[in-house]
Amino acid sequence: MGHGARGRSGGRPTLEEVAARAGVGRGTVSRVINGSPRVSDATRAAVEAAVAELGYVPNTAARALAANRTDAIALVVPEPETRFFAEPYFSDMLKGVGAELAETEMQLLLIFAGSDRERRRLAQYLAAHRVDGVLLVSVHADDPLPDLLSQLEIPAVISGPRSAMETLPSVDSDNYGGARSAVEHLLARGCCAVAHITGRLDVYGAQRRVDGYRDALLAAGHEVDERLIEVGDFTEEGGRRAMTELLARRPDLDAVFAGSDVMAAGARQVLREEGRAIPADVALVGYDDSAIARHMDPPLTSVRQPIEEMGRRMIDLLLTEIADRRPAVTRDLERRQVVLATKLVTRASC
Amino acid sequence: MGHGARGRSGGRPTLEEVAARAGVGRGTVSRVINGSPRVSDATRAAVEAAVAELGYVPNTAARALAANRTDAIALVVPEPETRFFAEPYFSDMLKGVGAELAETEMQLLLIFAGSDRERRRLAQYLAAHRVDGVLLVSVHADDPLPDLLSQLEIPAVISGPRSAMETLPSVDSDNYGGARSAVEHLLARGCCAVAHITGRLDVYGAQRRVDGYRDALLAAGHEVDERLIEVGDFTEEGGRRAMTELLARRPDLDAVFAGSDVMAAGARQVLREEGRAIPADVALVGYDDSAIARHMDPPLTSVRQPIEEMGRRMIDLLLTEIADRRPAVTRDLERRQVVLATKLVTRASC
DNA sequence: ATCACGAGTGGGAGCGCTCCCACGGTACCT
DNA sequence: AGGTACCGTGGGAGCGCTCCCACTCGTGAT
Repeated sequence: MGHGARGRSGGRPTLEEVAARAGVGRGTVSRVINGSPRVSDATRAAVEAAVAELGYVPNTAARALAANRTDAIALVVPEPETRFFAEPYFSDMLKGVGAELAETEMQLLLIFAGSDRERRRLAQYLAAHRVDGVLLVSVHADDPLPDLLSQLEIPAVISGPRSAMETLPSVDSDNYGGARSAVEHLLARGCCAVAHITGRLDVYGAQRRVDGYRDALLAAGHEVDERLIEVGDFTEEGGRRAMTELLARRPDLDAVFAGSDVMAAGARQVLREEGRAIPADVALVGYDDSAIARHMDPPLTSVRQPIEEMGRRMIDLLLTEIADRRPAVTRDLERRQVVLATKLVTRASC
Repeated sequence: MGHGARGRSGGRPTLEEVAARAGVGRGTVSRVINGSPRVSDATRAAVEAAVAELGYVPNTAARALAANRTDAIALVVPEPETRFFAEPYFSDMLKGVGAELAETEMQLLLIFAGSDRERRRLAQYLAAHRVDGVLLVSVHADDPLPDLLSQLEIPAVISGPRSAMETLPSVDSDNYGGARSAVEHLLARGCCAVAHITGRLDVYGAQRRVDGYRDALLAAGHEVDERLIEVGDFTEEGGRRAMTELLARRPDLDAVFAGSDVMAAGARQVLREEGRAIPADVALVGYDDSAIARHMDPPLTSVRQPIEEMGRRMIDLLLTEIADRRPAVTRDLERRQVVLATKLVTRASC
């Protein structure tokens, strides 16, 4: 509209009107609305009364324009929507994020960037600075998104660092420790030939799980037999393939630590076909503690990540990041990398 | 910021800068950006070049403020997030909505309003007119949301009308026809005592399914035995309870039409416990054609709704609604109720 | 030649807010 | 008494855009 057009008086009340009603200036009302401490109690009460009477609700667009912020953050999922809904990982994450955000005035946007088209749209979106910050989940090592973000100077937090020298603030679960505890558990139960099916090694977390596997063996005085390690790709089919391979190389293995529950499911199929009983002949441990683990036959021991908590911590980090950015503070480049503990959930599979 | 603060020149280019660069006025650039036809080809080309060179991206907040619109619409889900993820209904709907919206500049917001707290937040959100329109899914008959929406004069479309005289524009699948085709199919296969487990009867669609059930029987020359109808509540437990009840009343029944796949699953359990073979002794048909139907043993014949298409049509209606609202047209109160055909997917259960 | 008209254009005003400067007042020093 | 230090407050300026009015040209009818 612009221009005094829009049927005057029919519209929503403005700051100015509230100010007039409360008998104060615009600035004062603004201060009350934004919770500034520099307002006397009496004035604050008067303004609050006027706000209530008029049913005043701030105009977000005007605020965004004047203050140069949007009060919105985006959760960017570089996957097709299908995967998003299929994996409980995302819904748990979303729950944590939502819970933490409920405390604030911030609005959460869910953005899928699975297809090229969606990615172009996202780039446009970010270029328009339509969000104050971005949460990045499940990003591959070679994804250009993080760079785009820092180029545009948009605060971002990543879940699962891309490497040991991740430049973005990040939240991760302790992949190393989780893997290590899984293997230690197997060793404690008397297994002595523990195999490992890894995840895709271009995923940093999968590498760390391999490290944990190795160190657990070494710490227990075993040596690491490379024939007991087979690279998988996080899929069921990959789990089957790896398991077949491992059995061929070391038929005497008595335990398998799979880098994900899905791969464990694949491994289980092969073991069953080969007539190996679980856990009697071969003990099995997975990773993620997903629904699959609970419903497998036998129920699968698995490493649980505190995903909801991860979501919460990501928001914490991001809000700090956004707040700090305002008065151009030189950011301390140190520890904005959060690592949360995992927990081994033991079930019948070992 | 306000005030010339923000380190000049570091910022993003504005309309004014594009205008200067192209050697035209602000108004002209605005016209080009918004695709107005009242611009000469030469001028348009010049402006587009300037936009490209400067990497100009419109400032959404400024536009929203001046034009009094947000270019965003909300998909409101009055359910806890958990249900949202659990049911493929929502993800299919989202897919359709997203696809249709990809054609436009509109932004989609996903808003959950399961808890009271979330609902209050939503009310606030709507009062602030932060969206141009709202998509309402799975709304109960007594939900105050639709009224709030029309009171605030926010365009809205509802999926699944609340009653036969729904006032909001709506998109629905043909519950009556779907139910009727299911029952007709059973009758055609020779069943003669077809029972029906209904959904919650405060859901209009569930009522329509009962109507379809009745009419199919009548049309085929059967009479309707009320003992063959038992009210369920869309849950598995409800399906079990209803099935038990039905078997007690009419042990001779030879077919069951369940108002949802989940209830069919419950019914199947009871039938199995009672030693009735499916489909030999009792034929079973569900509704929704969800994943459950495909994975049931035996696979369940079910009525499929074109959910993705429904999502698309909802967006169509909503966009029309929003566009029409601008020049205060007196809306024709007639047919803005879309009903889409269902399809019976036959499997081994009958 | 004169007038009327529409197509194309420039730019003022205004959307509702935040930020900041300036101001009067009170309290506390010297 | 004068100075200094705040505190609480009012209001100007400006954020980047859209809308509309006014203006300049052609062009065709008179």
